[in-house]
Amino acid sequence: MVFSNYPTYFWKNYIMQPIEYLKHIAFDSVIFGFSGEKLKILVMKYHNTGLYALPGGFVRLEENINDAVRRGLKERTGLDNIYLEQFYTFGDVARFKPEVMQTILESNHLSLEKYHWLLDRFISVAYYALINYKEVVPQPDALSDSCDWYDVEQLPPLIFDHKEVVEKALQTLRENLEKKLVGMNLLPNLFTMKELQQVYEAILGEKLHRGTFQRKILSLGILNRHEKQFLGAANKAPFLYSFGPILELK
Amino acid sequence: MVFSNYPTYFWKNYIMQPIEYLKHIAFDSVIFGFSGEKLKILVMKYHNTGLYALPGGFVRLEENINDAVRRGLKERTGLDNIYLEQFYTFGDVARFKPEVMQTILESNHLSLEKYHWLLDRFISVAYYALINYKEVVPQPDALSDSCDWYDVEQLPPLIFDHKEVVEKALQTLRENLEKKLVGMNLLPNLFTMKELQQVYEAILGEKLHRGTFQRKILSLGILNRHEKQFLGAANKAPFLYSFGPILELK
DNA sequence: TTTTATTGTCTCATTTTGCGACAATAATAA
DNA sequence: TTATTATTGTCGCAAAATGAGACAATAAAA
Repeated sequence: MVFSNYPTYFWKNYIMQPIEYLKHIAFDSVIFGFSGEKLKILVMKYHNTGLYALPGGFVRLEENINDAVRRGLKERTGLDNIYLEQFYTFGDVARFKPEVMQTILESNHLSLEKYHWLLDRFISVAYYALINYKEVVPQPDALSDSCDWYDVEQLPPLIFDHKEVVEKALQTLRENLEKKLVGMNLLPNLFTMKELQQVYEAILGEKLHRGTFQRKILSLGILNRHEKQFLGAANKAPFLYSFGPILELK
Repeated sequence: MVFSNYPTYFWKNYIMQPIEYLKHIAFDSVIFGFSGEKLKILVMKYHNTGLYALPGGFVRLEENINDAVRRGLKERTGLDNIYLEQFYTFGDVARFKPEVMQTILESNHLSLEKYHWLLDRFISVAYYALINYKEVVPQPDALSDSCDWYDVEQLPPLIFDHKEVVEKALQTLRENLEKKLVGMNLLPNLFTMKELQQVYEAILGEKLHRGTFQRKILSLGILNRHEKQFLGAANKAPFLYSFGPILELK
């Protein structure tokens, strides 16, 4: 979990605003992108600690949790209207390690007394998001050096139970892939059949037969076929597709 | 949401134990049973109010949420080792209606001041459970007149967003039915193929072809076939089955 | 003994899936 | 200009899965 940098006034005036967020409740988001045939997620690195964590935050007193997560995504990615799905709430006592949070606070020269509420137990409502890798320049928050893409197969060690959170996100994404046809949220507006197949292969972790994949996807009737473009490869040019009702691009 | 009747000392000594539960966090459980070819759930009715709600409760300060839910299930059903699955966390601000909670408190002659924390916003982590209808005598809690089975198609009006909670539980159960072969948790140890098919039909809300269903289920290789028993019907006696590795019953 | 309702299983037609083949084609090499 | 090469779109066929009816077996009731 990572602190929101939005209400900075709160960090300075805790005493004046003792209950700006709901206590004991956090959210974490597993933000998936796709690049170079690999599935990636955004991971933040805290100042001076070598600690890595999922992007996340807290819920304001009069804010829907879904809105809090969208607020966090906007801060990290700059995007609105992201495909987002809640997949699990992690509520074990043991998931929270106060000594880790203490390290983070101390590394940022924040008073343990003022921020004592952060050392209490938290439950975390976890979401995954699917975004177009190319549209995003990840933004770190006030406590972090970086917010960067990592291959899901090669993650750095993550704090708390965040490794488990990522695994459950991946598992849910796999289960929802066929059911909700969610793959196209990871691609630009226009994409080739091969790119779409690569997304599916990256998520499922297995190779798919080209002809069968194409037949299955096209039979769903949710892709619009556009004019071919010559993409500079030494072969027949593929069609480009877009997702959903016909979308005119000029 | 319904109060746990377990730590009654707390209700009497709130001032002494001001933070017995995590604030703002509740759980609700949709407890499914199967009887008379219908899918049913447990619903509680509050004293003197005509208000109906799902069984639920709060999480103790050092208690895993999953354990809190199991504690609640034990209180309502007397059963341990129940099949249980978390399916969503409801976190909208608007879901909580303080005036409803106030009505419930007043009807039980509980001080609004002492129990003011119950009038604050709550998020709810929701679970569904599958149990064998015949094994259970539902138990109301301290604030309720009854805890009874209701046909999912004919529920009384429920407080808060509990109607939506039930619908999402049903939707998740349907999605998990084929994936997790969960149907048999609703039946006794020994059951006939017809009973199992009726469970599937009740959950999916549609009729299934008898031969196809039987072939599919048997091909999974997870049922043990036992000796036929003469069940008193005017026809060929069906086999009895049990679920899982071979279980000897005498 | 006959009738009736339900069960277990089978067959057959239809649909879906897995997998290879082949012509089309865009850049590159000759 | 022409041949080569890699990839694409599509087709065909075999195998597997599915939907739906048919029929003998059988336990109780008529």
